[in-house]
Amino acid sequence: MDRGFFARPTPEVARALLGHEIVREDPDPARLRIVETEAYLGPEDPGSHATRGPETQAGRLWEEPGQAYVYVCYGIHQMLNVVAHEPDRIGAVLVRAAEPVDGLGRMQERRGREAPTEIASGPGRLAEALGVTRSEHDGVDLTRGSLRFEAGEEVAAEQVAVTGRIGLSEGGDHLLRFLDRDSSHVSRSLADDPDHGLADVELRKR
DNA sequence: AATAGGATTTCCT
DNA sequence: GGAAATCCTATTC
Repeated sequence: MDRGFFARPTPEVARALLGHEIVREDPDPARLRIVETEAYLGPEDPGSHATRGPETQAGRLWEEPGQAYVYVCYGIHQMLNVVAHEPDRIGAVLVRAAEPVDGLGRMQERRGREAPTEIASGPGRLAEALGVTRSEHDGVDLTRGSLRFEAGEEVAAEQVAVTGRIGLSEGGDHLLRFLDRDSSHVSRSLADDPDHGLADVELRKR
Protein backbone atom coordinates (compact mmCIF):
# COMPACT_ATOMS: atom_id res chain seq x y z
CA MET A 1 0.00 0.00 0.00
CA ASP A 2 1.43 3.41 -0.88
CA ARG A 3 1.47 6.54 1.24
CA GLY A 4 -1.48 8.08 -0.59
CA PHE A 5 -3.71 5.28 0.66
CA PHE A 6 -3.27 6.57 4.21
CA ALA A 7 -3.53 10.27 3.36
CA ARG A 8 -7.34 10.26 3.33
CA PRO A 9 -10.01 10.84 5.97
CA THR A 10 -9.28 8.44 8.84
CA PRO A 11 -12.64 6.57 8.84
CA GLU A 12 -12.31 6.03 5.10
CA VAL A 13 -8.88 4.47 5.56
CA ALA A 14 -10.18 2.27 8.38
CA ARG A 15 -12.92 0.95 6.13
CA ALA A 16 -10.61 0.58 3.10
CA LEU A 17 -8.02 -1.46 5.01
CA LEU A 18 -10.42 -4.39 5.39
CA GLY A 19 -9.44 -7.23 3.09
CA HIS A 20 -5.86 -6.00 2.70
CA GLU A 21 -2.98 -7.72 4.40
CA ILE A 22 -0.52 -7.02 7.18
CA VAL A 23 2.74 -8.87 6.60
CA ARG A 24 6.02 -9.32 8.42
CA GLU A 25 9.15 -10.72 6.80
CA ASP A 26 11.66 -10.71 9.65
CA PRO A 27 12.51 -12.75 11.64
CA ASP A 28 10.05 -15.17 10.09
CA PRO A 29 7.31 -14.61 7.52
CA ALA A 30 3.72 -14.01 8.56
CA ARG A 31 0.71 -12.78 6.62
CA LEU A 32 -2.79 -11.95 7.80
CA ARG A 33 -5.94 -10.61 6.16
CA ILE A 34 -7.37 -7.63 8.04
CA VAL A 35 -10.99 -8.08 9.14
CA GLU A 36 -11.50 -5.39 11.81
CA THR A 37 -10.28 -1.82 12.37
CA GLU A 38 -11.15 1.29 14.35
CA ALA A 39 -10.68 4.96 13.47
CA TYR A 40 -9.34 7.41 16.05
CA LEU A 41 -9.54 11.07 15.11
CA GLY A 42 -8.09 14.34 16.42
CA PRO A 43 -8.53 16.09 19.81
CA GLU A 44 -12.25 16.57 19.05
CA ASP A 45 -12.65 12.80 19.42
CA PRO A 46 -12.89 11.99 23.15
CA GLY A 47 -11.83 8.40 22.54
CA SER A 48 -8.63 9.36 20.75
CA HIS A 49 -5.17 9.62 22.27
CA ALA A 50 -4.98 12.92 20.39
CA THR A 51 -6.74 14.43 23.43
CA ARG A 52 -3.41 13.96 25.24
CA GLY A 53 -1.84 16.55 22.97
CA PRO A 54 0.99 16.70 20.43
CA GLU A 55 3.72 16.82 23.09
CA THR A 56 2.96 13.30 24.32
CA GLN A 57 3.67 9.96 22.66
CA ALA A 58 0.37 10.47 20.86
CA GLY A 59 2.06 13.30 18.93
CA ARG A 60 2.61 10.55 16.38
CA LEU A 61 -1.01 11.11 15.31
CA TRP A 62 0.01 14.50 13.93
CA GLU A 63 2.80 13.06 11.80
CA GLU A 64 3.13 11.66 8.30
CA PRO A 65 0.53 9.03 7.34
CA GLY A 66 1.66 5.44 6.81
CA GLN A 67 3.86 5.11 9.89
CA ALA A 68 3.19 2.90 12.90
CA TYR A 69 1.83 4.21 16.20
CA VAL A 70 2.40 1.45 18.75
CA TYR A 71 1.59 1.84 22.43
CA VAL A 72 1.06 -0.42 25.42
CA CYS A 73 -2.42 -0.91 26.82
CA TYR A 74 -3.22 -2.12 30.33
CA GLY A 75 0.48 -2.64 30.87
CA ILE A 76 0.51 -5.81 28.81
CA HIS A 77 -0.85 -5.53 25.31
CA GLN A 78 0.80 -3.78 22.39
CA MET A 79 -1.59 -1.96 20.05
CA LEU A 80 -0.70 -1.56 16.38
CA ASN A 81 -2.05 1.55 14.67
CA VAL A 82 -1.22 3.22 11.38
CA VAL A 83 -1.20 7.01 11.16
CA ALA A 84 -3.91 7.98 8.66
CA HIS A 85 -5.38 11.38 7.91
CA GLU A 86 -5.73 14.09 5.30
CA PRO A 87 -2.96 16.69 5.01
CA ASP A 88 -2.96 19.00 8.07
CA ARG A 89 -5.32 16.76 9.99
CA ILE A 90 -4.88 14.19 12.78
CA GLY A 91 -5.72 10.54 13.28
CA ALA A 92 -4.82 6.85 13.15
CA VAL A 93 -6.39 3.48 12.50
CA LEU A 94 -6.15 0.69 15.08
CA VAL A 95 -5.79 -2.74 13.46
CA ARG A 96 -8.00 -4.85 15.70
CA ALA A 97 -8.28 -8.29 14.13
CA ALA A 98 -7.06 -10.37 11.21
CA GLU A 99 -7.23 -13.82 9.73
CA PRO A 100 -4.01 -15.86 9.43
CA VAL A 101 -3.05 -16.47 5.80
CA ASP A 102 0.56 -17.56 6.10
CA GLY A 103 3.06 -18.38 8.82
CA LEU A 104 0.43 -19.87 11.11
CA GLY A 105 2.85 -22.20 12.90
CA ARG A 106 5.10 -19.46 14.24
CA MET A 107 2.12 -17.32 15.21
CA GLN A 108 0.63 -20.23 17.15
CA GLU A 109 3.91 -20.48 19.03
CA ARG A 110 4.02 -16.79 19.89
CA ARG A 111 0.38 -16.82 20.97
CA GLY A 112 0.52 -20.08 22.83
CA ARG A 113 -2.71 -21.24 21.23
CA GLU A 114 -3.74 -23.39 18.32
CA ALA A 115 -7.14 -22.27 17.05
CA PRO A 116 -6.77 -19.97 14.02
CA THR A 117 -9.66 -17.83 15.28
CA GLU A 118 -7.69 -17.12 18.49
CA ILE A 119 -4.49 -16.03 16.77
CA ALA A 120 -5.31 -12.40 15.96
CA SER A 121 -8.95 -11.82 16.98
CA GLY A 122 -8.21 -8.73 19.08
CA PRO A 123 -5.65 -5.91 18.94
CA GLY A 124 -3.39 -7.32 21.67
CA ARG A 125 -3.57 -10.77 20.12
CA LEU A 126 -2.73 -9.47 16.67
CA ALA A 127 0.37 -7.67 17.90
CA GLU A 128 1.49 -10.70 19.85
CA ALA A 129 0.98 -13.00 16.86
CA LEU A 130 3.13 -10.70 14.70
CA GLY A 131 5.70 -10.03 17.41
CA VAL A 132 5.03 -6.29 17.23
CA THR A 133 6.29 -4.19 20.14
CA ARG A 134 6.32 -0.51 20.94
CA SER A 135 10.09 -0.40 21.44
CA GLU A 136 10.79 -2.10 18.12
CA HIS A 137 8.03 -0.79 15.89
CA ASP A 138 6.67 2.57 17.03
CA GLY A 139 7.33 5.02 14.19
CA VAL A 140 8.35 2.51 11.52
CA ASP A 141 7.20 3.04 7.94
CA LEU A 142 4.41 0.56 7.23
CA THR A 143 4.36 1.22 3.47
CA ARG A 144 7.71 -0.55 3.05
CA GLY A 145 10.08 -2.58 5.20
CA SER A 146 9.80 -5.84 7.10
CA LEU A 147 6.48 -4.95 8.70
CA ARG A 148 4.07 -3.49 6.16
CA PHE A 149 0.66 -3.52 4.54
CA GLU A 150 0.13 -5.25 1.21
CA ALA A 151 -2.79 -5.02 -1.15
CA GLY A 152 -5.28 -7.87 -0.90
CA GLU A 153 -8.83 -8.14 -2.10
CA GLU A 154 -11.15 -5.30 -1.17
CA VAL A 155 -14.24 -6.27 0.84
CA ALA A 156 -17.56 -5.62 -0.92
CA ALA A 157 -19.70 -2.74 0.35
CA GLU A 158 -22.61 -4.89 1.55
CA GLN A 159 -20.21 -6.98 3.60
CA VAL A 160 -18.71 -4.15 5.69
CA ALA A 161 -20.46 -3.24 8.96
CA VAL A 162 -19.82 -0.31 11.34
CA THR A 163 -20.35 -0.35 15.09
CA GLY A 164 -19.32 1.70 18.08
CA ARG A 165 -15.74 1.35 19.21
CA ILE A 166 -14.80 -1.17 21.90
CA GLY A 167 -13.44 -0.57 25.37
CA LEU A 168 -13.76 3.21 25.55
CA SER A 169 -15.07 5.18 28.51
CA GLU A 170 -15.93 8.08 26.21
CA GLY A 171 -16.62 8.34 22.51
CA GLY A 172 -17.55 4.68 22.13
CA ASP A 173 -20.89 5.56 20.64
CA HIS A 174 -19.38 6.97 17.46
CA LEU A 175 -19.68 4.49 14.62
CA LEU A 176 -15.99 4.09 13.89
CA ARG A 177 -15.36 0.35 14.17
CA PHE A 178 -15.32 -1.43 10.84
CA LEU A 179 -15.54 -5.18 10.31
CA ASP A 180 -16.06 -7.88 7.75
CA ARG A 181 -19.48 -9.17 8.79
CA ASP A 182 -18.78 -12.70 7.53
CA SER A 183 -15.47 -13.20 9.27
CA SER A 184 -15.11 -15.50 12.27
CA HIS A 185 -11.80 -13.84 13.16
CA VAL A 186 -13.19 -10.59 14.63
CA SER A 187 -12.74 -9.61 18.28
CA ARG A 188 -16.45 -9.71 18.92
CA SER A 189 -19.35 -10.70 16.76
CA LEU A 190 -21.75 -8.30 15.11
CA ALA A 191 -24.64 -9.90 16.96
CA ASP A 192 -23.29 -8.39 20.20
CA ASP A 193 -23.67 -4.87 18.79
CA PRO A 194 -27.36 -4.06 18.54
CA ASP A 195 -26.50 -0.64 17.15
CA HIS A 196 -24.65 -1.34 13.96
CA GLY A 197 -24.93 -0.14 10.40
CA LEU A 198 -23.64 -0.56 6.88
CA ALA A 199 -20.25 1.10 6.61
CA ASP A 200 -20.59 2.80 3.26
CA VAL A 201 -24.01 4.23 4.13
CA GLU A 202 -22.63 5.80 7.30
CA LEU A 203 -19.52 7.12 5.58
CA ARG A 204 -21.66 8.84 2.96
CA LYS A 205 -23.49 10.81 5.64
CA ARG A 206 -20.42 12.96 6.25
C1' DA B 1 -22.14 -19.55 28.99
C1' DA B 2 -21.15 -15.76 31.86
C1' DT B 3 -18.53 -13.09 35.05
C1' DA B 4 -14.75 -11.67 38.05
C1' DG B 5 -10.06 -10.79 38.97
C1' DG B 6 -5.21 -10.55 37.91
C1' DA B 7 -1.40 -9.43 34.92
C1' DT B 8 2.01 -5.40 34.85
C1' DT B 9 4.18 -1.08 31.48
C1' DT B 10 4.00 3.50 30.04
C1' DC B 11 2.68 7.95 30.31
C1' DC B 12 0.94 11.83 32.66
C1' DT B 13 -0.99 14.28 37.10
C1' DG C 1 0.16 6.99 42.09
C1' DG C 2 -3.43 5.92 38.95
C1' DA C 3 -5.56 5.12 34.63
C1' DA C 4 -5.28 2.93 30.27
C1' DA C 5 -8.19 1.84 22.72
C1' DT C 6 -7.06 -5.92 26.72
C1' DC C 7 -6.61 -10.89 27.35
C1' DC C 8 -6.45 -15.06 29.99
C1' DT C 9 -7.81 -18.14 33.63
C1' DA C 10 -10.66 -19.75 37.12
C1' DT C 11 -14.96 -20.14 39.11
C1' DT C 12 -19.67 -20.23 39.01
C1' DC C 13 -24.24 -21.01 36.96
